[in-house]
Amino acid sequence: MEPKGTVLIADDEADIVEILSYNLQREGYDVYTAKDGLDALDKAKAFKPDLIVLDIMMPYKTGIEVCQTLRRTAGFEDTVIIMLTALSDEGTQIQGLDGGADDYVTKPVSPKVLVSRVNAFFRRMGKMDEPKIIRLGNITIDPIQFLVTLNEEQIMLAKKEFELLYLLASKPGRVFLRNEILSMVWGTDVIVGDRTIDVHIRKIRQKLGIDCITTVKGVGYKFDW
Amino acid sequence: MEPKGTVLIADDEADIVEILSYNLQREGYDVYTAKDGLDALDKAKAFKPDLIVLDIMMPYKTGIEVCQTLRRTAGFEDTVIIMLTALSDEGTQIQGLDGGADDYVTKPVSPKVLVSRVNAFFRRMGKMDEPKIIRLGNITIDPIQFLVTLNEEQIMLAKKEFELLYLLASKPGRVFLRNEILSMVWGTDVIVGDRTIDVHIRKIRQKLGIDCITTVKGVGYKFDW
DNA sequence: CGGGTGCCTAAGCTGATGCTCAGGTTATTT
DNA sequence: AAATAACCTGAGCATCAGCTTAGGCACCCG
Repeated sequence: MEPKGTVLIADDEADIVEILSYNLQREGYDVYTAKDGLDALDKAKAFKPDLIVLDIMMPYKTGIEVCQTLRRTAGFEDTVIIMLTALSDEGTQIQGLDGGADDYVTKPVSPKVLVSRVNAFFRRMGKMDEPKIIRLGNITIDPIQFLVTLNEEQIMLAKKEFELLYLLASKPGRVFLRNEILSMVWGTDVIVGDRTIDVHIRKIRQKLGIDCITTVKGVGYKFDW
Repeated sequence: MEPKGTVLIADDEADIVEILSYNLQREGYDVYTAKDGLDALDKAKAFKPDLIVLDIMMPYKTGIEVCQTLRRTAGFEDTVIIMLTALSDEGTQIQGLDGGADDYVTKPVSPKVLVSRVNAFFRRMGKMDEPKIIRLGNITIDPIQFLVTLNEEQIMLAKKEFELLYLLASKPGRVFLRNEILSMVWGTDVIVGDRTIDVHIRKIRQKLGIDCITTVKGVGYKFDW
């Protein structure tokens, strides 16, 4: 199944994270987890999730603080944020929504409820992320015409190269793990070595002539602008 | 249900886009959305919709500007444009119609009204849509006379060749996948090999004498100008 | 009945493409 | 600074996708 979207779960209670993570993964989402407020911020910036589940009570930074910080960060204007509140405390809920959260769920959390809320948001976002022309600075990536344009000049990319570039550029700044890249570009069934990715990255780099793909050693690659 | 046509909705208010999009999709239209003026231009060029719903007040470019730009763009002479005006401001309406809009609807928009207007235009276009003369540079493709003209010179194409060329030229620049071509030219029931497409492409190329069809390896073909 | 035309397939050819490997380079760790 | 891990590079090679040619079948028309 194609991944439906990327979700980040941030909570300091490991068993809650685990159970939610498990259920969301079963629904077909790409799930990342964070165990405190600072971790959540890091992971959010690294993976650019479409949706974030934030517990309010977390070490170092509360969910509300994380939420407010993110809303002031470029690239997170459209990220959906769902708050988890330990008590059905009205005041806290309001505070959460004021801070820019899109929804809140009270603990104890039923996995079913959380999953259905998440599904609802993705449904609402709908087909928004279908074949979309990506425009970043002087680069244009057009999956309909299968064309990459750099400074008005057309650049021919091979199929795999194009798919790889499109994936990275679809979430600029987000780090894609090597096995994420493998499963999204090559599919889960095909088995190719890790070096294969390097080689394709290199071809893209030399064809584009500019260095817009950054290597994150030990992790993966990201499109940087 | 066969898609009745392609519609693009451009408005910066997400909930309006959503509600209109939902209603039009239920009617059987292929719906794409854009969230500002520039986005609308991109999407219009990418998807070549039959009809565009344009809000006037949008970031970057107003609906009126988008409309005027499109009217000056090759391939959008016949695209129906419906304007959304926030106020029933007479002046704005006139300005919109002068800019080349075909109709206007005042906000707040009733989905029912909008849908019926859209339906009306598609009904009016009716069969207009199919036999339409395509003119691209010095090539003319006339599905009524079944005739291709290149630099005033008539070129005889066989039936399949003509249909194939007509399909590609109907959305110049867009890549058609091999199975798209198969299903649209040959139909879903007939099973013919992949090589058949190559051979027909080749005949078209040599009959036309110019290279207007580009091969996208591993993907398909596109008409390029 | 032949000859012409359109459509499809088979099969060899070719260049592009995708993959792997081995050695070199860079970054990180200790 | 040495050791280690991770990545880059260049070369080589097998495969693939598309191009091309040739030929067969079906249909139409004289």
